[in-house]
Amino acid sequence: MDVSVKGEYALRAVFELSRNGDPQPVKIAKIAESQKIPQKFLEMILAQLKQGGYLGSRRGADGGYFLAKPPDQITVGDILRQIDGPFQAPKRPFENEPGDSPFPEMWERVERALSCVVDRTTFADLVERWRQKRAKRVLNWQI
Amino acid sequence: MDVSVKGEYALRAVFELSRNGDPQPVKIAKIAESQKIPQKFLEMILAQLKQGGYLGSRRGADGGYFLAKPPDQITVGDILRQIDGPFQAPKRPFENEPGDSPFPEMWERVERALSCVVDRTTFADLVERWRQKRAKRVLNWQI
DNA sequence: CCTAATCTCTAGTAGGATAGTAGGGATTAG
DNA sequence: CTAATCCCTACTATCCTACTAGAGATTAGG
Repeated sequence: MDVSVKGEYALRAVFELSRNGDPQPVKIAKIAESQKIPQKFLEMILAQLKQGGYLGSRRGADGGYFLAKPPDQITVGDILRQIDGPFQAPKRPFENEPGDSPFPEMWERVERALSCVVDRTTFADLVERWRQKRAKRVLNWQI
Repeated sequence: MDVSVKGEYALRAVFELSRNGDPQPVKIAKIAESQKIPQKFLEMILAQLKQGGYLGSRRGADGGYFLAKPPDQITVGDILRQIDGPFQAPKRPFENEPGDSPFPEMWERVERALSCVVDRTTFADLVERWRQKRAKRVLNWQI
């Protein structure tokens, strides 16, 4: 699947915003620090996510970024596509195939399989799983 | 998923060898021409597939490449991994995660979903489907 | 043995993408 | 008014991809 570092940063940023759940804007600097992302790089990523309609922002003192939708309406696939573009599409020097190649059909299957995971996993799901895993850890810790 | 052109060439080359089914070696030049692959590039690819144990070769006059296993024992995943490396593994600057990140688990799901397609699709399957599609076309042609 | 046809091996390379950095301008809370 | 923040444009080093070049090793057939 080979997702870019930029894509992964984007996921982590949105996760961070989904996790705290505040309607309060969160500063870039804070996201950058808590997720270990170079701040200037993160600025570009967040801007891109905003113009995709996933985030909103406020400038000035006490400004920051916030989710533009509830986290159960943003999927991992949304974010990855917004940042890295469509999963397959560009550069196919093979569209001049004889028309009876078995590969296009297979690539469709691959894409469907991928979609079943990334387009069905919302950030609400991720936060949920994260909380459960955390609760478990704490439990083991007490024993 | 984003497979490289090199990977796609490899798939097409192995498909070509699976299709004719000859135990006779096929010349690089012929594969290159019938699949529209730059010959010198294809040479590197085939060598790589050979050293992965998927192809065999014979040099000299009347030499060429041939399958080292029956086509129902070579999968699309085998070839892609041999050419492009593992699907996810390299460069993860994030292994220093807090240990309670929800992403590693999700990437595993993605990989499993991907595997369900590429590791279960053999070149025998591809040839089969190709033949069926072809038969259909001929039928329509006659009507 | 000789020769022509092939595979094999080592280098190199142009162009684009990735992962950033730099510096200032626009906006807003207090 | 000022300090804190987001916003915007440009730049860059490094790596990767998709090749190309050229010569060496091996084999079939005569």
